[in-house]
Amino acid sequence: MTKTIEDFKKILQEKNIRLSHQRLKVLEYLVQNKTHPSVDDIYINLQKDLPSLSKATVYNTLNMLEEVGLVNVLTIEDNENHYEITSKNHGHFKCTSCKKIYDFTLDVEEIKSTDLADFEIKERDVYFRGLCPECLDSDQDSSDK
Amino acid sequence: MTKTIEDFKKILQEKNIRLSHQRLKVLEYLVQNKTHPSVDDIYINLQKDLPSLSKATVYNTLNMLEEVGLVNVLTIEDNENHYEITSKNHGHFKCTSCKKIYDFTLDVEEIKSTDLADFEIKERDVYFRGLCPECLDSDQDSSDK
DNA sequence: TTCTTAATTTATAATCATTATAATTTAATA
DNA sequence: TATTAAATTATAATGATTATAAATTAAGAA
Repeated sequence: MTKTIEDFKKILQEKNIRLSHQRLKVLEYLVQNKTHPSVDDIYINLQKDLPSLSKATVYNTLNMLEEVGLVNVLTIEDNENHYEITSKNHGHFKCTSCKKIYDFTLDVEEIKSTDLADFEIKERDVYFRGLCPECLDSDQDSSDK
Repeated sequence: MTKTIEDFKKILQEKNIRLSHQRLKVLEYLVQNKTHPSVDDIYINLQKDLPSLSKATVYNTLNMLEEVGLVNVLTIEDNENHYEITSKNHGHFKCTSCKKIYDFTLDVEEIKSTDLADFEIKERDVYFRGLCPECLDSDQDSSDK
């Protein structure tokens, strides 16, 4: 079910998109880090292996991967985009305290509204915000004092 | 059900928030324009009546109104925030062709996931993207030629 | 394997939304 | 009407993202 780097290579080759080292590294980072990283997260981490990496390349790569549908952009924050490998049936929860973004199981295809009968829906994002269990716990701690 | 400017005045006064001319104009604009305007939309339109208006005031006002819960921020676009008077039970659809944002009826409180049992959910946004009926029609037209 | 070339990467500047700062103005109360 | 803390304004600063142009490289051809 989950795609490997080899699967992604095939898909890009079929679309005549060059398999540059940088592109594969960005893809690999997203495959291995299911943390919805920002451009900066990806850039800073990949720089360890690729000191010459440019932030513009990270942007270019992510934009290209989004256009071909392999990557999904999260606009759950108002100042910075976050990225993930495209995958179905989940929503996103952002903890307003620790800023972490969590996936949660949800059949987004099941969300219907008669108002949209004549619309063509191509993307569905469900964004929840609030406090995650960890932050709820530490709130508890501090109120105990 | 729908709040008037007078209702908003009362709410702000109870919170000891000053009823400046600029703040009331921004609120009035949002009440009268259910178009999910951006800061620029609001700024450009209010300038006609308030030539001295500063964009920083529009930002300050919207941030304050969001903090007290009267206004909701939409991060459906990745480059620019959009604003609306807080109201329940609807999702948002953004047409990727004409860029218009539509409301659609949806009971967002009914969206559940067992994964979130231990989370405290404070905000729920449902963002769909695709083509609106008008843009689907004009696609039709152009393919007829 | 080497050569060729268009595509990609890089460094950098530019752009645009948003926030910060400090001086000026004003709402609300005495 | 006077007082004053809060709000507004003009402007600069910040930070994410995109544009530009020169240098590098992937991939196929020789």
